Amino acid sequence: MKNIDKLRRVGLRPTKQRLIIADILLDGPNRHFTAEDLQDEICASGNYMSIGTVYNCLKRFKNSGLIKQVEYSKDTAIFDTNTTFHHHFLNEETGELIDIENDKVILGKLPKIPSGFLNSGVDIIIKLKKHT
Amino acid sequence: MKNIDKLRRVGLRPTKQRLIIADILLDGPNRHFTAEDLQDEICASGNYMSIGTVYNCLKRFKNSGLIKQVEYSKDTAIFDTNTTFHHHFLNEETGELIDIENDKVILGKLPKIPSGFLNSGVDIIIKLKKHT
DNA sequence: ATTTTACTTTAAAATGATTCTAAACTACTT
DNA sequence: AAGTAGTTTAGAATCATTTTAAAGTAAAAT
Repeated sequence: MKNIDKLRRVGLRPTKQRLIIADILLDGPNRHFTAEDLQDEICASGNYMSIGTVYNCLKRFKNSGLIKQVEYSKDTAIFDTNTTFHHHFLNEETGELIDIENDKVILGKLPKIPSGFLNSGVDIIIKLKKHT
Repeated sequence: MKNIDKLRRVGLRPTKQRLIIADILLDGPNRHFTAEDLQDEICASGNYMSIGTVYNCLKRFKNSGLIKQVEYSKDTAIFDTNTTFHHHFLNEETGELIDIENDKVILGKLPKIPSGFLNSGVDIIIKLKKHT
Protein backbone atom coordinates (compact mmCIF):
# COMPACT_ATOMS: atom_id res chain seq x y z
CA MET A 1 0.00 0.00 0.00
CA LYS A 2 1.22 3.50 -0.74
CA ASN A 3 2.27 5.56 2.25
CA ILE A 4 -0.23 8.29 1.49
CA ASP A 5 -2.96 5.69 1.94
CA LYS A 6 -1.44 4.32 5.13
CA LEU A 7 -1.69 7.83 6.56
CA ARG A 8 -5.23 8.42 5.28
CA ARG A 9 -6.37 5.07 6.62
CA VAL A 10 -5.44 6.05 10.18
CA GLY A 11 -6.93 9.51 9.80
CA LEU A 12 -3.72 11.50 9.46
CA ARG A 13 -3.71 14.30 6.91
CA PRO A 14 -0.93 13.38 4.49
CA THR A 15 1.29 16.44 4.65
CA LYS A 16 4.63 16.74 2.92
CA GLN A 17 6.47 16.19 6.22
CA ARG A 18 4.45 13.15 7.26
CA LEU A 19 5.07 11.56 3.89
CA ILE A 20 8.81 12.14 4.20
CA ILE A 21 8.75 10.37 7.56
CA ALA A 22 6.45 7.61 6.35
CA ASP A 23 8.80 6.94 3.44
CA ILE A 24 11.69 6.56 5.84
CA LEU A 25 9.92 4.50 8.50
CA LEU A 26 7.19 2.45 6.92
CA ASP A 27 8.94 0.79 4.01
CA GLY A 28 12.27 -0.64 5.11
CA PRO A 29 13.01 -3.29 7.74
CA ASN A 30 12.09 -2.79 11.39
CA ARG A 31 14.26 -0.59 13.54
CA HIS A 32 14.63 1.30 16.79
CA PHE A 33 15.37 5.02 16.67
CA THR A 34 15.17 8.32 18.50
CA ALA A 35 13.67 11.60 17.29
CA GLU A 36 17.16 12.87 16.59
CA ASP A 37 18.12 9.74 14.63
CA LEU A 38 15.09 10.33 12.45
CA GLN A 39 15.87 14.01 11.94
CA ASP A 40 19.37 13.03 10.81
CA GLU A 41 17.91 10.61 8.29
CA ILE A 42 15.55 13.25 7.03
CA CYS A 43 18.55 15.50 6.45
CA ALA A 44 20.45 12.66 4.79
CA SER A 45 17.52 12.22 2.40
CA GLY A 46 17.94 15.83 1.29
CA ASN A 47 14.98 17.19 3.23
CA TYR A 48 14.62 19.43 6.25
CA MET A 49 12.27 19.29 9.21
CA SER A 50 12.20 21.17 12.50
CA ILE A 51 12.72 18.98 15.54
CA GLY A 52 9.31 20.08 16.82
CA THR A 53 7.67 18.61 13.76
CA VAL A 54 9.65 15.40 14.11
CA TYR A 55 8.38 14.99 17.68
CA ASN A 56 4.86 15.95 16.69
CA CYS A 57 4.78 13.44 13.83
CA LEU A 58 6.22 10.66 15.98
CA LYS A 59 3.54 11.25 18.60
CA ARG A 60 0.80 11.12 15.98
CA PHE A 61 2.26 8.07 14.27
CA LYS A 62 2.41 6.37 17.64
CA ASN A 63 -1.12 7.30 18.63
CA SER A 64 -2.32 6.04 15.27
CA GLY A 65 -0.54 2.71 15.69
CA LEU A 66 1.88 3.21 12.79
CA ILE A 67 4.82 2.88 15.16
CA LYS A 68 5.33 1.96 18.82
CA GLN A 69 7.34 3.55 21.57
CA VAL A 70 9.66 1.38 23.63
CA GLU A 71 8.54 1.63 27.23
CA TYR A 72 11.80 1.28 29.09
CA SER A 73 14.18 3.84 27.73
CA LYS A 74 15.81 6.14 30.21
CA ASP A 75 16.74 9.58 28.91
CA THR A 76 15.63 9.55 25.33
CA ALA A 77 12.43 8.23 23.82
CA ILE A 78 13.02 5.26 21.54
CA PHE A 79 10.55 4.40 18.84
CA ASP A 80 10.04 1.08 17.09
CA THR A 81 8.67 0.38 13.66
CA ASN A 82 7.76 -3.15 14.78
CA THR A 83 4.14 -2.74 15.83
CA THR A 84 3.54 -6.41 16.57
CA PHE A 85 3.40 -7.67 20.14
CA HIS A 86 7.03 -8.43 20.99
CA HIS A 87 9.78 -8.07 23.56
CA HIS A 88 13.39 -6.86 23.66
CA PHE A 89 16.92 -7.73 24.47
CA LEU A 90 18.74 -4.71 25.87
CA ASN A 91 22.50 -4.49 25.54
CA GLU A 92 23.29 -2.81 28.82
CA GLU A 93 26.60 -1.43 27.65
CA THR A 94 25.46 0.21 24.44
CA GLY A 95 21.73 0.68 25.01
CA GLU A 96 21.08 -1.21 21.77
CA LEU A 97 17.76 -3.04 21.52
CA ILE A 98 17.04 -6.26 19.67
CA ASP A 99 13.53 -7.53 19.05
CA ILE A 100 12.35 -10.79 20.55
CA GLU A 101 9.36 -12.09 18.66
CA ASN A 102 6.48 -13.05 20.86
CA ASP A 103 6.57 -16.77 20.10
CA LYS A 104 10.13 -16.99 21.45
CA VAL A 105 8.91 -16.41 25.00
CA ILE A 106 6.31 -18.24 27.06
CA LEU A 107 5.17 -17.03 30.43
CA GLY A 108 4.47 -20.25 32.34
CA LYS A 109 2.90 -18.59 35.33
CA LEU A 110 1.50 -15.11 35.75
CA PRO A 111 0.75 -13.34 39.02
CA LYS A 112 -2.83 -12.66 40.02
CA ILE A 113 -3.97 -9.37 38.49
CA PRO A 114 -5.04 -6.90 41.21
CA SER A 115 -8.80 -6.83 41.49
CA GLY A 116 -10.55 -4.14 39.48
CA PHE A 117 -7.83 -4.26 36.83
CA LEU A 118 -7.19 -5.97 33.52
CA ASN A 119 -3.86 -7.08 32.12
CA SER A 120 -3.36 -4.64 29.25
CA GLY A 121 0.02 -5.87 28.07
CA VAL A 122 3.19 -7.58 29.17
CA ASP A 123 6.66 -6.27 28.36
CA ILE A 124 9.71 -8.41 28.88
CA ILE A 125 13.25 -7.02 28.77
CA ILE A 126 16.19 -9.37 28.84
CA LYS A 127 19.31 -7.45 29.68
CA LEU A 128 22.53 -8.59 28.09
CA LYS A 129 26.12 -8.17 29.01
CA LYS A 130 29.18 -9.28 27.08
CA HIS A 131 30.28 -12.84 27.70
CA THR A 132 33.62 -12.88 29.53
CA MET B 1 21.81 -3.20 61.69
CA LYS B 2 22.25 0.51 62.21
CA ASN B 3 22.12 2.63 59.10
CA ILE B 4 25.57 4.03 59.70
CA ASP B 5 26.89 0.48 59.43
CA LYS B 6 24.84 -0.25 56.30
CA LEU B 7 26.57 2.72 54.69
CA ARG B 8 30.02 1.76 55.92
CA ARG B 9 29.57 -1.81 54.79
CA VAL B 10 29.06 -0.72 51.17
CA GLY B 11 31.93 1.76 51.35
CA LEU B 12 29.90 4.96 51.57
CA ARG B 13 31.19 7.60 53.95
CA PRO B 14 28.34 8.14 56.42
CA THR B 15 27.69 11.83 56.04
CA LYS B 16 24.85 13.67 57.76
CA GLN B 17 22.85 13.79 54.51
CA ARG B 18 23.33 10.12 53.66
CA LEU B 19 22.17 9.16 57.11
CA ILE B 20 19.05 11.29 56.76
CA ILE B 21 18.25 9.50 53.52
CA ALA B 22 19.14 6.08 54.90
CA ASP B 23 16.81 6.67 57.85
CA ILE B 24 13.98 7.47 55.46
CA LEU B 25 14.62 4.71 52.94
CA LEU B 26 16.22 1.76 54.63
CA ASP B 27 13.99 1.17 57.63
CA GLY B 28 10.32 1.31 56.58
CA PRO B 29 8.45 -0.90 54.14
CA ASN B 30 9.42 -1.05 50.47
CA ARG B 31 8.36 1.75 48.20
CA HIS B 32 8.77 3.43 44.81
CA PHE B 33 9.73 7.09 44.71
CA THR B 34 11.31 9.89 42.69
CA ALA B 35 14.12 12.23 43.71
CA GLU B 36 11.54 14.93 44.32
CA ASP B 37 9.37 12.64 46.47
CA LEU B 38 12.39 11.97 48.61
CA GLN B 39 13.32 15.64 48.91
CA ASP B 40 9.77 16.35 50.09
CA GLU B 41 10.08 13.67 52.75
CA ILE B 42 13.40 15.08 53.86
CA CYS B 43 11.69 18.44 54.29
CA ALA B 44 8.79 16.81 56.12
CA SER B 45 11.28 15.26 58.53
CA GLY B 46 12.50 18.74 59.41
CA ASN B 47 15.72 18.58 57.41
CA TYR B 48 16.95 20.26 54.28
CA MET B 49 18.94 18.97 51.35
CA SER B 50 19.74 20.44 47.96
CA ILE B 51 18.24 18.54 45.05
CA GLY B 52 21.75 17.98 43.70
CA THR B 53 22.67 16.09 46.83
CA VAL B 54 19.47 14.06 46.67
CA TYR B 55 20.36 12.96 43.14
CA ASN B 56 23.95 12.34 44.08
CA CYS B 57 23.01 10.19 47.08
CA LEU B 58 20.45 8.22 45.10
CA LYS B 59 23.04 7.44 42.45
CA ARG B 60 25.52 6.25 45.07
CA PHE B 61 22.93 4.25 46.97
CA LYS B 62 21.97 2.60 43.71
CA ASN B 63 25.54 1.84 42.66
CA SER B 64 26.13 0.35 46.10
CA GLY B 65 23.05 -1.84 45.86
CA LEU B 66 21.18 -0.21 48.74
CA ILE B 67 18.33 0.65 46.38
CA LYS B 68 17.38 -0.14 42.79
CA GLN B 69 16.20 2.01 39.94
CA VAL B 70 13.12 0.98 38.00
CA GLU B 71 14.20 0.52 34.40
CA TYR B 72 11.10 1.52 32.52
CA SER B 73 10.08 4.95 33.71
CA LYS B 74 9.65 7.58 31.07
CA ASP B 75 10.29 11.15 32.18
CA THR B 76 11.31 10.83 35.78
CA ALA B 77 13.64 8.33 37.39
CA ILE B 78 11.84 6.03 39.84
CA PHE B 79 13.76 4.33 42.61
CA ASP B 80 12.80 1.23 44.53
CA THR B 81 13.81 0.18 48.02
CA ASN B 82 13.08 -3.43 47.12
CA THR B 83 16.48 -4.73 46.06
CA THR B 84 15.41 -8.31 45.56
CA PHE B 85 14.94 -9.70 42.07
CA HIS B 86 11.33 -8.85 41.26
CA HIS B 87 8.95 -7.47 38.64
CA HIS B 88 6.23 -4.83 38.45
CA PHE B 89 2.65 -4.13 37.65
CA LEU B 90 2.30 -0.70 36.08
CA ASN B 91 -0.99 1.15 36.38
CA GLU B 92 -1.04 2.83 32.99
CA GLU B 93 -3.43 5.55 34.06
CA THR B 94 -1.63 6.72 37.18
CA GLY B 95 1.92 5.50 36.62
CA GLU B 96 1.75 3.68 39.96
CA LEU B 97 3.97 0.62 40.33
CA ILE B 98 3.25 -2.50 42.36
CA ASP B 99 5.88 -5.11 43.08
CA ILE B 100 5.51 -8.66 41.78
CA GLU B 101 7.68 -11.01 43.77
CA ASN B 102 9.83 -13.24 41.64
CA ASP B 103 8.14 -16.51 42.63
CA LYS B 104 4.82 -15.25 41.25
CA VAL B 105 6.13 -15.44 37.67
CA ILE B 106 7.65 -18.30 35.76
CA LEU B 107 9.18 -17.89 32.35
CA GLY B 108 8.38 -21.18 30.62
CA LYS B 109 10.48 -20.51 27.55
CA LEU B 110 13.25 -18.02 26.97
CA PRO B 111 14.66 -16.91 23.62
CA LYS B 112 18.16 -17.90 22.65
CA ILE B 113 20.64 -15.35 24.01
CA PRO B 114 22.63 -13.76 21.17
CA SER B 115 26.08 -15.32 20.96
CA GLY B 116 28.81 -13.54 22.85
CA PHE B 117 26.35 -12.33 25.47
CA LEU B 118 25.05 -13.42 28.85
CA ASN B 119 21.58 -12.91 30.25
CA SER B 120 22.20 -10.35 32.98
CA GLY B 121 18.62 -9.95 34.17
CA VAL B 122 15.01 -10.18 33.10
CA ASP B 123 12.48 -7.45 33.79
CA ILE B 124 8.79 -8.07 33.35
CA ILE B 125 6.21 -5.30 33.35
CA ILE B 126 2.54 -6.15 33.38
CA LYS B 127 0.54 -3.11 32.41
CA LEU B 128 -2.83 -2.67 34.04
CA LYS B 129 -5.91 -0.79 33.04
CA LYS B 130 -9.11 -0.39 35.01
CA HIS B 131 -11.64 -3.13 34.57
CA THR B 132 -14.72 -1.82 32.73
C1' DA C 1 44.88 16.90 69.10
C1' DT C 2 46.07 19.29 64.84
C1' DT C 3 46.93 19.19 60.15
C1' DT C 4 46.26 17.23 55.81
C1' DT C 5 43.88 15.05 52.29
C1' DA C 6 40.19 13.32 49.87
C1' DC C 7 35.52 13.23 49.53
C1' DT C 8 30.93 15.69 49.94
C1' DT C 9 27.59 19.34 49.88
C1' DT C 10 25.83 23.44 48.06
C1' DA C 11 23.65 27.03 44.97
C1' DA C 12 23.58 28.17 40.71
C1' DA C 13 24.46 27.54 36.03
C1' DA C 14 24.43 24.27 32.26
C1' DT C 15 22.55 20.61 29.65
C1' DG C 16 19.48 17.88 26.95
C1' DA C 17 15.11 16.08 25.73
C1' DT C 18 10.72 17.45 24.95
C1' DT C 19 6.71 20.62 24.77
C1' DC C 20 4.57 24.99 24.01
C1' DT C 21 3.55 29.33 21.54
C1' DA C 22 1.98 32.27 18.16
C1' DA C 23 2.50 33.33 13.51
C1' DA C 24 2.81 31.67 8.82
C1' DC C 25 1.39 27.98 5.90
C1' DT C 26 -1.34 24.28 3.54
C1' DA C 27 -4.70 20.52 2.85
C1' DC C 28 -9.34 19.85 2.51
C1' DT C 29 -14.23 21.59 2.24
C1' DT C 30 -17.63 24.64 0.46
C1' DA D 1 -11.89 30.70 -5.35
C1' DA D 2 -12.56 31.40 -0.42
C1' DG D 3 -12.91 29.75 4.10
C1' DT D 4 -11.56 26.92 7.90
C1' DA D 5 -9.37 23.70 10.43
C1' DG D 6 -5.28 21.38 11.02
C1' DT D 7 0.01 21.71 10.49
C1' DT D 8 4.69 23.48 10.45
C1' DT D 9 8.05 26.53 12.07
C1' DA D 10 11.61 28.98 15.00
C1' DG D 11 12.32 30.00 19.15
C1' DA D 12 11.11 30.25 23.88
C1' DA D 13 9.82 27.56 27.82
C1' DT D 14 9.89 23.62 30.78
C1' DC D 15 11.49 19.86 33.44
C1' DA D 16 14.60 16.41 35.13
C1' DT D 17 19.17 15.80 35.79
C1' DT D 18 24.20 16.88 35.76
C1' DT D 19 28.02 19.88 36.22
C1' DT D 20 30.71 23.50 38.36
C1' DA D 21 33.58 25.60 41.59
C1' DA D 22 33.73 27.01 46.15
C1' DA D 23 32.98 25.97 50.94
C1' DG D 24 32.46 22.28 54.25
C1' DT D 25 33.43 17.80 56.61
C1' DA D 26 34.98 12.97 57.58
C1' DA D 27 38.86 10.15 57.91
C1' DA D 28 43.90 9.60 57.78
C1' DA D 29 48.38 11.17 58.94
C1' DT D 30 51.11 13.56 61.70
